[in-house]
Amino acid sequence: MINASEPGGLILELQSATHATLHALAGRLAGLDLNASEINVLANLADGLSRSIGELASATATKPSTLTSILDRLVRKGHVTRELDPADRRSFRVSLTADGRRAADASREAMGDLEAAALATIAAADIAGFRAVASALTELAR
Amino acid sequence: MINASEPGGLILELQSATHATLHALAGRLAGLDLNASEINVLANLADGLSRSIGELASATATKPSTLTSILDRLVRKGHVTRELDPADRRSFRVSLTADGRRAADASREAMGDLEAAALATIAAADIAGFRAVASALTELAR
DNA sequence: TATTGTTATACTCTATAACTATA
DNA sequence: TATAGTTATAGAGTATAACAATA
Repeated sequence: MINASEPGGLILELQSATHATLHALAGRLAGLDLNASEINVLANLADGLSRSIGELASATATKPSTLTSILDRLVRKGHVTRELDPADRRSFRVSLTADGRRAADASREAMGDLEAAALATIAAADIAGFRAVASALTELAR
Repeated sequence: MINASEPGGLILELQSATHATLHALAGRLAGLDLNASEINVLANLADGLSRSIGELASATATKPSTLTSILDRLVRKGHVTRELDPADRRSFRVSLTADGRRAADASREAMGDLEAAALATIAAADIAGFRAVASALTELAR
């Protein structure tokens, strides 16, 4: 058991929580044939807006070179399209297909269910605190 | 930018924070020639107690088969020892060497510094809230 | 028979650098 | 010349199953 009060304990707890949620998510979405990276990309596209590779890379904290293969698979599975941006023909716009929209909605829903289950007994103020700390940690590496 | 209020947003924010802190940590510990997994194992051993492979696996949320190669490297680098447990000769006790103790302390210190920097402007109540939510998410997948 | 950990295999992520096409 | 993204390459994490040794 991690003692989060010790120096560094908060970060260890953060990593444990991420591992646990990724694992739980993969289980709940097993029927969709999606891995964690694919789920992450789809969830980021779930608002229906298109994104460039660079935008997706910073949203998912991956490199463009990593996204290449993830997007190749998502295109092959019919979940997203990758189309040349007419306004800047060096870059692409990545968008959900109708199928991808369903998978993205299912991903967000599974994440939402997981959150609801985990947060059932947690006070709203604590959730706000979680967001404040997670944001602060995220901003660090920018 | 992630909207953590939407369903699933909290989990996306959690993943971003983990990526960001791992990246920042790797940078601060670049001189130690340790990667994220190795740091995680050392930080878990930082209390000076020995652990079996199975205990380490659940503490770090990795599989024993993944730990094999991580521990091989840590042994080769002289940071840990892996000795047969006399009480149960199927299993090992993993312990820090003197060198490993220094690396583990440096890892926890770097994590502590990172936390201190990120949390400088965060209220204690918010930090408590973060811990409550992270614990709840971690417990989910157990 | 069940459990601990290693080994083998196949797939994926990660980082970096070289490269192409476009700006 | 600089930027967006792909390709190539090498090292590492992941899951699973088969395996040896021990319980």
